[in-house]
Amino acid sequence: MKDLVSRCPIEEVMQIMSGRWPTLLIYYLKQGTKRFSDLRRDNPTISHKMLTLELRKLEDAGIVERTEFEGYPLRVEYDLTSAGLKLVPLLDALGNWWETVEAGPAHASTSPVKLSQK
Amino acid sequence: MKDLVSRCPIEEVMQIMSGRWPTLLIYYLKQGTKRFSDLRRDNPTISHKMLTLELRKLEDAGIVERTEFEGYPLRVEYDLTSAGLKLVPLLDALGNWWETVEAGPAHASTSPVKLSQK
DNA sequence: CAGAATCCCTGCCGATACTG
DNA sequence: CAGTATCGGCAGGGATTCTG
Repeated sequence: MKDLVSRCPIEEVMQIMSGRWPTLLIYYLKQGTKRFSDLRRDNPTISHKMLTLELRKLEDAGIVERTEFEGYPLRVEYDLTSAGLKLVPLLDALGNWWETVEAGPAHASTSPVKLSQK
Repeated sequence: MKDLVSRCPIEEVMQIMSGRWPTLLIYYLKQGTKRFSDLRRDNPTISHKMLTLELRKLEDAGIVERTEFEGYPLRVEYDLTSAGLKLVPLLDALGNWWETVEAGPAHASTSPVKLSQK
C-alpha cells in the first residue's frame, strides 16, 4: 500500500488508517494522555519499532500530538489532536455498523468472517 | 495483519477494510452491478489474483454479493449487499473528515501528510 | 525512557499458466 | 469469461543493539 491510485480522500484516509495498529492506538489515546511506555503496556504485542513508526505516521497525519519534555530520563507524551478526537465517533460508527453486519441475516447459516485467529 | 489482538469491532472492520483495494472496489460497486472484467477495467492496476482475493474477502464479510450465471462464457455479477450499501455513507464521512484535516490548522506551516506518490 | 539503526525472515502480492 | 494453482521477489515488520 504505497502509492495512491486515485485522488480520492477515502483512499488517502485508508493509507493512514490501514493496518492493525492505528485504530488501536487511537482507541487507547482517547482515554487521555499517554506516554510511550503506557502505549506499550496497553498493547504488549506491538514491537518497539512499530510503535514509533505508527505514532510518527499518526503525528504526520495531524491525528496525534507529540509533546517532548526536557530532562532525564526522557519523557514524551502523546495526545489526540482535535482532529483526532473528531475521528473517534466515525470509527465508532464503523464498529457499530460491523456489529450489525456480523449479527445480520447475511450469514444466517454460515459462520461470520473467517479470520485466522491463532 | 493476521490475528486480532482485541475483541474490538473496529479492529475487526479494519481487518476487512485495510489495504488499498477494499474501499476502491466498494466505491466502484456503488455505481451498480459490475462484472469481474468491469472491475478490472475500473482499476487497471489491480492484478487478476488480488481482485479475486479481495472480492472473496468482501463477500465473506457480507459486504459484496456474488451472482453466478450458467452458460458459456461464464458470467458473474457483483453487487453491494444491503450491509455494503450502509457502509458507503460511513466511508464518505471518513473522507469528508480527512479533507477537513488536510485543510485544517494542524499543518498550518508544514506540508500535509507525506505519502510516497511516485 | 524514547527512539534510531541494522539485520533478517515471513507472508503479501505480481506474473504466468491452466481449468470449467 | 471467471477463476484456481504455483512460483518467486520484495517489502513490511519483528528482534536486537546502540544513542541522547
